[in-house]
This record gives sequence, C-alpha cells and structure tokens, in this order.
Amino acid sequence: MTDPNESYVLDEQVGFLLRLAYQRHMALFMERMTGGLTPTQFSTLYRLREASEPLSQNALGRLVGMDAATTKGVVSRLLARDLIHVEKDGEDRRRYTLFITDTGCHLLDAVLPDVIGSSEATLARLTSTERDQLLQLLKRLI
Amino acid sequence: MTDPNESYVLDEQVGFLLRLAYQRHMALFMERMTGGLTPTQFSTLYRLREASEPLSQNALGRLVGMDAATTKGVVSRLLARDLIHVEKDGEDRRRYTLFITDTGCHLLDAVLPDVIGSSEATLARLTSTERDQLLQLLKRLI
DNA sequence: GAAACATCGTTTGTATGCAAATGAATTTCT
DNA sequence: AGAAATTCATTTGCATACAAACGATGTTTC
Repeated sequence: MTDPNESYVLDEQVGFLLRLAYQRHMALFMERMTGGLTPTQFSTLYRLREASEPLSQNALGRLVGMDAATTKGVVSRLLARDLIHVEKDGEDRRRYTLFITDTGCHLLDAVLPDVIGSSEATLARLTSTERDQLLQLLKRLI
Repeated sequence: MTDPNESYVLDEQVGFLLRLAYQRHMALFMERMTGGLTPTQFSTLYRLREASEPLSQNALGRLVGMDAATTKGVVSRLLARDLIHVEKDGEDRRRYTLFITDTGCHLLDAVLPDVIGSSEATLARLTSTERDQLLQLLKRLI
C-alpha cells in the first residue's frame, strides 16, 4: 500500500517542475542580457528576422507562441525602441506588416552571445547527451 | 561549414521550449480545473496543507518558488475565497501564520483528480520511461 | 448581393512574475 | 546597549500571459 499522504508529490509534477525550470532560465537570461531584451522580446525579434515572408503582427505572434493581446504589448515595446517598424498592408486594410530595422538587426547580433550563454548556463548541469534528450522530450510535449 | 544562418535555431533552445511546454501545460490544467484554481494557487494551497510546521506568508511562498510580491497576491486571492486563514504570530509581530481552512482542504481533495489529469495530459505523448527521464532532467535544471 | 463567418488589431480585466523601495520588527555584531 | 544587518510584509512599476469582448475588414455561402 502506498501512503495516501504521498500519492501526489508536488515536486514530481511536470507542471511544477516546468514552471521552476523556466523561472530559473529566465533569471539566467536576464542576468546575461546586455541589450535590455526579455526572452519573449528576443524570440519575437529573432523570428521576425528569420522569417522568409512578410509577417503581420498576429502572424508573428503565432510563430512565437503568443496570443494577440500579448503580441500587441511586445510589438509596442519593440516599436518604441525602433527595433522594428510597421507598414500598412495595401491588400488587407486590417493588417500591419512588420519589418526589423537595422538597429534591431544589430542588436540581435550584439546580444546573441548573451542568449547563447544563458542557454548554456541553464543546461550546465547536463551532459551533451542529456541536453539532446531534454530538448527532444520537451518538443514532444508541445 | 555550418550555415551561419542556422547556427542559432530558436526551436532548439531550452528557454523557448520550456516556455511553450509550460504554456501548454497551463492550458491543459485550466481546461480540466473545476475549482477555479490556477496552477500557482493550487501549488500554494497544496504546499500549505502538506507543511509539517506553521508557515509564514513568505516561507510558504519560498516553498512554491514565488517571491514575496507574487506571494502576496496569491495569498490574497486564497484568503478572499476562504481557502486559507491567517493568525498573527505571537512571537514575531511582523509575521502572519497561514493555515488551510476546511473549505480549502475539501477543495484540494475535490480538484486533485483534475490536477492529476492535467499532468497526465501534458505527458500523454511520452512513455513511462520517458516521463521519468524528463522529470529527472528538469529537476537537474533547478 | 446579402448573410454568416473568420480574421485583424485593440481594449479591459485578471493573474503570475521580477525589481526596487519602504517601514516595522527581529537578530547579529561589536 | 547600540549600531548594523536581516527579515517580514507591502507597495509600485513593469512585462508576460489568457479570456472575453469589440469594431473593422475579408471571405464564404447561399
């Protein structure tokens, strides 16, 4: 018989561990980030640069896993820093098309070492094999 | 030579994957949760019940991985629903000691199946071995 | 062509989360 | 005992996040 008081152990729950792991990563990220970008802002800017086609605001948000309301705030902050700029779509008058600016491009290049360092720091306790394992397992959760 | 355009792949970064994985878990959690508790509120309440000794607000927060500011809000919401109650500490006049109420206890019991179901749903695509692997790897990150 | 539906961007409200500052109380150091 | 440091709870400001509603615009259907 298992002890009913121990049948549910919080420290063994995926959700609890995922929250703490992401929290720790964010701390390491912000520690190293010299360019004043949050993880979400960095991801958004990076996705915009690597996009092969012009992206609307919502489309970009979807590529980063943000809903429209969250995207709005992130894009506003990137706009305020001149890291991206906006053009009205001629075909669809609801749409804004987003572009990364030179400033944004240079910032991405400048902070990439910080970002890579934060991933490295997060995974520091794992071997190379374990890192691959973890990434593969996380991808299967999504 | 690796393509410099592919040397940093967003979809292979721990931080990005952790964020999406936790996001997905939260969605599955809230879908199943019948008691109106968020993952953080549930964890906080559960930790309070399982605690072997009386806990101050900050001490409880630390056990759940929240800072004092976040804890304040979570505790307020649990108080507002009568899931916990507070007593002034006689020895340390800065301190509030927190206790779970009967209502809180019953709610925990009632929603435990929801919570277990959400963990199960999050891990659904993994085998039993892979689940263990993932949990162990996540613990090493923290 | 008109109605029904979907999408775009926005706004409001709520809930984590962190940083930084505060005042009050306690502990530690000297 | 008194000064210094720490801890407790709180507050403010900022940045994700989601839900739900909104008006404006597009698309589909009939």
